[in-house]
Amino acid sequence: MTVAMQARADERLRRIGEVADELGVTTRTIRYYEQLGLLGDGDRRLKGTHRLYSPSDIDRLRELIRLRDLLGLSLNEVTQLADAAQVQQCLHAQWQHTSSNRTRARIIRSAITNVERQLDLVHTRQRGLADFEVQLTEKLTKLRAYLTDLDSRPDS
Amino acid sequence: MTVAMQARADERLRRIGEVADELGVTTRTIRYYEQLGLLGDGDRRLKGTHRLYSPSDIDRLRELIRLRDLLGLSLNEVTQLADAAQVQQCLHAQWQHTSSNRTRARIIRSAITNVERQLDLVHTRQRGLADFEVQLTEKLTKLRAYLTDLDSRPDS
DNA sequence: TTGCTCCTCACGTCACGTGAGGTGGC
DNA sequence: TTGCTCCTCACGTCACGTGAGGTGGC
Repeated sequence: MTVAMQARADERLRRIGEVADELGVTTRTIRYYEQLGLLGDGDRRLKGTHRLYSPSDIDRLRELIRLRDLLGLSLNEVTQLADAAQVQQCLHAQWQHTSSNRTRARIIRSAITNVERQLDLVHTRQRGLADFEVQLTEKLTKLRAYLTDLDSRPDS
Repeated sequence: MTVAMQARADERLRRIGEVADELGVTTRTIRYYEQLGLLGDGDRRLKGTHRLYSPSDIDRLRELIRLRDLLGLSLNEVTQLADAAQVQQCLHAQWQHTSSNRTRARIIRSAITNVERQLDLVHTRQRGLADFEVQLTEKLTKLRAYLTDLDSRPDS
């Protein structure tokens, strides 16, 4: 009960500007993703009224933005790799009543495959960055040595 | 002399398609960068003739693409951070006759600043990827545990 | 009531993608 | 000569940026 209270404690719905600031994007980006259908349901909202985001909506958005930013994927690729909204449902509250165990197992298995692919991409990027880091460090060493060499000589 | 020979051995000029393949981009990208003035001199080439790239041209291009790809910079930011062509000149052949020691030292110092900034950005990215990796790994563990739990229950 | 943030078009921009039609080198 | 890759426009696309003009909540 106390845990449930804590969980509820931040279930407050946030407005688009607050969300955008937290995630480091603009409101335009969030609206664009909704337009592409990446955010599930803007359907329930009445046209003209404010968009409101739950913590799980924000988690979802953060995932999309990380896939785009850190892995450099196109929004099309992001769509392929991001968890379907179903997975969130499966892991949260009322999954017991929505489908069979077999169906849930299938959903979870595909989610696992997706996360494994994401991890592969993360590792590939990490190798790329490590290579780049080595090259930059070597370059820095060379430049510093060269500078020392220059300073030790008389002006030309 | 032998070292010089080895260095010369791959001084062969390459065509745009070959370069594009090696760097994992399209020819369009390379032409676009030239158009923006990121590649120094397309001036010497006669209009309509083939573009040719030296190994140091290719190194320069690889740097630009890494800055864009791995660090997610805009081409404008890339321009700010990429080494000026002068730096290559300074480090290579005939720098002795082009400018004073003082001038060369100034150029090298600014190059060092640039590389240090690049390294900072690399480290920031690495932290971001490490965080992402942790989250993905935790998620994977949860999903697998959940799946085991599901499999151990009778079908609903 | 006064700001503030939100809303919906809608045109602009950045970084290329993608043909269209034609020319040069092994 | 035959392919192949290259060339130059130039319009299209993706992922937003950027106002223009207007409405809703503390």
